[in-house]
Order: sequence, then structure tokens, then C-alpha cells
Amino acid sequence: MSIYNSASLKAELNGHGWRLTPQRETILQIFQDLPQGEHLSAEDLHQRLEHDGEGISLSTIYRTLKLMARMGILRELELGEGHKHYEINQPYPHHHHHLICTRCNMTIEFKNDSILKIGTKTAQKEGYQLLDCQLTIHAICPRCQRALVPA
Amino acid sequence: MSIYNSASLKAELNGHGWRLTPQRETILQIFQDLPQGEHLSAEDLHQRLEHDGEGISLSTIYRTLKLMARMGILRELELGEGHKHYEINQPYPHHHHHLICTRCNMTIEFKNDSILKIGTKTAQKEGYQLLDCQLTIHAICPRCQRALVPA
DNA sequence: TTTTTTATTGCAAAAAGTTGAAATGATTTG
DNA sequence: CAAATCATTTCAACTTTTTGCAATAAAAAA
Repeated sequence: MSIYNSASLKAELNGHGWRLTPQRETILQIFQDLPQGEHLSAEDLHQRLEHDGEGISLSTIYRTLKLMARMGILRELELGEGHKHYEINQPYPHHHHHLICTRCNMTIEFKNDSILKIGTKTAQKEGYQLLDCQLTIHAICPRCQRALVPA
Repeated sequence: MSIYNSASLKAELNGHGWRLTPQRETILQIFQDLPQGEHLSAEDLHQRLEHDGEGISLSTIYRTLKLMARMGILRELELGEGHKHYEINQPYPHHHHHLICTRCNMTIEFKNDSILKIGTKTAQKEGYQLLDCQLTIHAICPRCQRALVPA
């Protein structure tokens, strides 16, 4: 899971009654080519596609991001910057979580194997089929703690 | 922490260079009067205030919710319904997390003491001052797994 | 391979959330 | 207690995200 090519993406989509389209293939490819730990906003994606001559409408981008998050292919991140970010949902051992400063939005990624275990166990106990679990920690970074004028 | 009255809210705000206003007091009071585990959207709040004859503008509501989340008084929840929800950030032992079905948005709250420990330890290790940590699990609920037409 | 079925796209409009700036009001200073 | 300071409110404009609908195109059926 999580390294998709045309065929496996098509299979995954069709299995749910959904379709493979050039737009979906293109968008997923961009995420797969992204360096470890990088994430994109809808607008980032739109501009990048525009730049590459691949015009995909913003509403298709938004719908595709939602769909892939619902499938467990992407993760939706709320990093406090006024818009959402998306990243590939990497399986263990790349699975990670976010520690976010509520003052300056500085974000640190961290790993912790117990969390995935807790998520798996909790989902199982309720009969849910796990797609993703993420621990989001909101806190104040050292730099902002030191700032004289608290803002 | 987390049971505020006028005085303690004022102290908390002033400590950060912020001010106590009737609007902030009213909004926090509504959250404090909410039954365990309930949460409100900005629009919910606005309508409730309108109904009570307390006109508070939507932008003040949005700014207040953000501010209180940044202070650690409220938690911002992304429950997949197209808009954010907010709830009081209850300390241990009321601290809880969310298991959300990505198909129908059915949400289950669950508790797990290890998570708060992991959050505390992680924040500490990086020198961050913890405000909140929440594990969000995305998964497919039993009912949606059984649904014949996967949607 | 052609036809039929039905999900998806793109546009435009609406909903959700954010932000600049003038007026207001809480707090601090004198 | 009055004046000065500066955070907050509100309005309006703007950005981000969602949604209805007609046209299009992928998949299934013939």
C-alpha cells in the first residue's frame, strides 16, 4: 500500500465504484514525487499544475484531495496556517505525527510506534477499518515562550 | 485549569496581554454549560447567541474561537463535516480522542491515558509547552463496511 | 466495438473562515 | 478619576472550501 501506479490506483478506485481519471493520476503522481515529509495545499497543487501546463480546476483538486483522504491514500493536515495541507499517507515505519506551535506555527514531525498500535487497537475494538491515525500536539515552542511580548 | 469564571478568565487573558470582554465571557460560558462531549461550530454559536438576544458578529466569534484554541481553552475539531467544531479542552481524566468514519462521519469518542503521556513527553523533549494533544483516527465504521454500494 | 450507464469534470454560486481598518472600549498611567 | 494607550469589535472585502448542475468521459453491457 501507498506506492501506487496507474494499475493499482485504478484497481483501488474501481473496487470502490470510483473511476481512474487523468486528473487523479496526475495529482497522485505529484504527491508520490514529493520529498519525504513535504506537504502541499490545494493552491500549491493548482499553481504547480498550472505551471506544468496541466490545467486542473480548483474544484476537481479539492474533490480529489478529499477523496484520496477518505480512501486513506492522503492525510489531511491542519497546521494552523489558514488552509489545509495534504501529504502521502506513508505506512509504518514512515508514519509520523505533528507537534505544532500555536503562536508561530513552527511544526516538528515526530515518530512514535505506540500511537499506531493504539490506533489499530482502538479501531479494531469498535469494528472500524483503520485508514490513518495522527496525533496532533498543540504547544508553545521554546522561542515563543521566550518572546517578551506574548502574542 | 478549564473551569473558568470571570476572574480566572480575566487573569489568564491579561497574563498574555489580552483583554476580557463581554463577548469572550459569553462565548466561554456557553461552552462551559455544554454537556460532556458536545461541540459547536461557529455557525451553531452564532445562531445560539442570536436566539438569546446576544448579537455577536461572526468575525468576533471566529476570532474568539481561534484565540481560545491558541490558549488551550478550547480544542478545534476536524470531524469531516465541512466545517470545524470546537469543544472545551477538558483536562485528565476527561481528556479524550476521536475515531471518525470517513464515509458517514460517525464519530466515537474514546479515552486512552497513554496518549496524553506521549504528548507530554514529546512536547517536553522538544522544549514545547503543552496545550493540547489529540489523536484522530480515520477509519470505516462497521455499518459503512457492510454497505453494498461503497460510496 | 458500439451503446448504455453513470461517475467525474469544470463552471458558477454559495458557504466557511480570515483579515484590514475605523470606531469602540478595557486597562494602564499620571 | 481623567487621559492616554492599545486590544477588540464590527463591517466589508477577501480567501479558502464546498456544492449544484450541465457537459464530458470512464466503465460496463450488449
